[in-house]
Amino acid sequence: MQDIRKVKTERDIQTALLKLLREKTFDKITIADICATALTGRSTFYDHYTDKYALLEQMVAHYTDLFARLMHDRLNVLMSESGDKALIAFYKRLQPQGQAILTLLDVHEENADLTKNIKQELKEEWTHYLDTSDRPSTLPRDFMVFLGTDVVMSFIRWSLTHTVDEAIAHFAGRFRQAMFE
Amino acid sequence: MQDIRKVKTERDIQTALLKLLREKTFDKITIADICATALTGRSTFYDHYTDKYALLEQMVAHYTDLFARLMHDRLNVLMSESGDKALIAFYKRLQPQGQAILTLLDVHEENADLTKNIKQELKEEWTHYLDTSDRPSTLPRDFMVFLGTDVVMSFIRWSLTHTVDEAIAHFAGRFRQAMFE
DNA sequence: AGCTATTTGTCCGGAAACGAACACCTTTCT
DNA sequence: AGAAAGGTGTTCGTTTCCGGACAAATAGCT
Repeated sequence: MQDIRKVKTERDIQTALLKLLREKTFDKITIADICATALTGRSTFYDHYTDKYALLEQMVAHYTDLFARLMHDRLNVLMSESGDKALIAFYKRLQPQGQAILTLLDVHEENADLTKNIKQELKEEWTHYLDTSDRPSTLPRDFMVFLGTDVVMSFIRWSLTHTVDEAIAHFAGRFRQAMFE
Repeated sequence: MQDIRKVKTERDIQTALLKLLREKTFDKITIADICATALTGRSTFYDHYTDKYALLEQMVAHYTDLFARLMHDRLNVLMSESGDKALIAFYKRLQPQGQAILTLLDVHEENADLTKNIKQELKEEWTHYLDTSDRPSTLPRDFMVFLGTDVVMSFIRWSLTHTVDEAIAHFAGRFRQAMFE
């Protein structure tokens, strides 16, 4: 059995960092800042993380993993012809973490770049999808991968700041189809 | 110097109770419930409060006191002829605590009844105001006290669930004037 | 460049929170 | 009514977190 305090302090520290990231940039944030808003002692921070970069890296890794798992779970459905509802379901799953993801998407550090990570996941997925698809396109494959990931990225950002309705989901489906015509 | 943990734990426990009060009634809430949502050990609860009633009583007492102080601070301005802006300022001060106050207004326990407490404060204030006012009314004083407190109570609830704009504040002023005609 | 203030990372003794176990009481089921 | 389940309140040994102090590194100032 594991002590709740560990869970709680890490949650508090992570929440604190996210809050601070909405106020200032990562490099302007000090450990003392984090601990003050997390209501934890500064020495406690070092009991859990080696430095603020390690903290950020762990968080970005966590959300990268979350996104990847969520995407792979539903991928077959998402890429199908009638994937409108699946797309909505996908965003529903992302929604609760939405605020955290959105703030982290704007942070770009050496080993902690959620945008970069998600794009990488999307790129691999598009590549694999195009390679196995039985619907060839006249456009260069690399171009379609490039465009596809950026468009999906755009959809994600929009969906998390606003909400996904039927119309948006339907348009996403239409767009995917349009890429093969 | 005092340990942050005390502050933090009590904050977490109180926030947890408020959250639970939005889901179920006070009597259905167990200590274990509170500790589970507060992420604290059950024994820790008893380090701070003798039982859940003591917790609620302390919280109600706190918000009663907050309201009373806020009211007395601005009373002279609030009761003046041009108190529209003062009224808005008053609600601005109440706003941050709004969610907590609103949930506690619906809880009615023996020694923990925020609605009752605030009404008492308002009653005393109206009584004192009417006794010292140089503008006599033909209506019975007790009736005016009764009506006045209920109307203010209504304004408070409405303002905290919605927002106070110029129109509402102005209407409140008009109403106060109407009571003397 | 030199001086000061701030931040970082580490250490430690003491305080607070922890889980687990306990007896006791109330509620629910049968 | 009697058994089972769940909530209360208390205790205690252990773990985690805390504040404070520290040297070293970094940033900001003049």
